[in-house]
Amino acid sequence: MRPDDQSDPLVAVHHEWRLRWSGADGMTAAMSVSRADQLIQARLNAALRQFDLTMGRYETLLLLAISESGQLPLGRMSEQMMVHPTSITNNIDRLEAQGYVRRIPHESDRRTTLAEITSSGREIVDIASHELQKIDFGLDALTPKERVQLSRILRKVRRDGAEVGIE
Amino acid sequence: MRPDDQSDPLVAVHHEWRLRWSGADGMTAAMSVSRADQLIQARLNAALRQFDLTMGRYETLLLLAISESGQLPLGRMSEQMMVHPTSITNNIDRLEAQGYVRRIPHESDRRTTLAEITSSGREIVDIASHELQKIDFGLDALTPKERVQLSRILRKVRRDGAEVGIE
DNA sequence: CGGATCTCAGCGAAACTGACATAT
DNA sequence: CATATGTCAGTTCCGCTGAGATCC
Repeated sequence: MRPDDQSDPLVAVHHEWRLRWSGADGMTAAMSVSRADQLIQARLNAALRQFDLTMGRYETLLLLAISESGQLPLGRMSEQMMVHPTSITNNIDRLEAQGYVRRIPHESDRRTTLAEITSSGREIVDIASHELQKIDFGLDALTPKERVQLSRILRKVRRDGAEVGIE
Repeated sequence: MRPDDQSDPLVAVHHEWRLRWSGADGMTAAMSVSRADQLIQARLNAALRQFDLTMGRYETLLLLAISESGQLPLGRMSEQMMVHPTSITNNIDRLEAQGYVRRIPHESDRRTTLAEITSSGREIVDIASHELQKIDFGLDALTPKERVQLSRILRKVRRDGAEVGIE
């Protein structure tokens, strides 16, 4: 037994699970993702708080900043971020109130609304991105190789979810 | 370029990020965890809905089920699950209303409350655990080896977070 | 007409804060 | 006294549902 098995509650749960049910590796993996996300999000949101941004709003802004024209239909943003359309509406509402984004009508399709990033939006994305990079995206515990491995594995989960739909 | 690079929005963001800032691997890893957690949680919660359980309440119940005596102080549960004390209070409230848990006073320390799992609580944990195992904990896209790798990597994040505090 | 696109109101879940009661 | 434990009220954020307006 590794020295820190007792001090890691999830490892303890893993052991007890194996005594009762099967699929312990899946259980531990799923709960590991949950715990890790919780920790990482807490750090990222703490770093973004100084800009009055949440991770969701930052991502929304980032997507616009790296798009070619600086503007995207809300529906496309919803798809790309894999979040519910109303979440985008809400994010854009807030970002618009902060002056980081403008809503503009689509030229040909009058159903769709475009979100366009403003110059102050671009500024804040740049500053916030450096800030997130400075705290290493909450992943300073991982080596460069581990970060790539992690992304590689989770990409399969992501792709699987995209195919099947979020269900 | 891999054939599905265009169809994976996060990979596209990764490329664009690298043109502007550094630390792209960290960014992608952090966002991968976020997306994966979202997908996995959606599946797990969908599987648990038939029992009127959420993943949080299931975990709370699981912790009691695998404990030696079937009872734990709420504070200890909060620590082990790395969640806020009020979340445990809330979880136990619901579980108590469902008849899966009882609150009982601590013998010596009259400040602390113990949560004790009931027999119907044990039943539901067993049924729900089989159900979660049946859907492979939302990780059917991963090989057995990848599940272990994933847990190994994320354990470092978890341990790092426990040492530093959630911040 | 059927479907797409967005908005709105409202709900449940989860995390947090601040305040409080109680006990050590 | 300071500290620990749990509860409560209220906030924010996120995700979703159901409804509706508008338009293709």
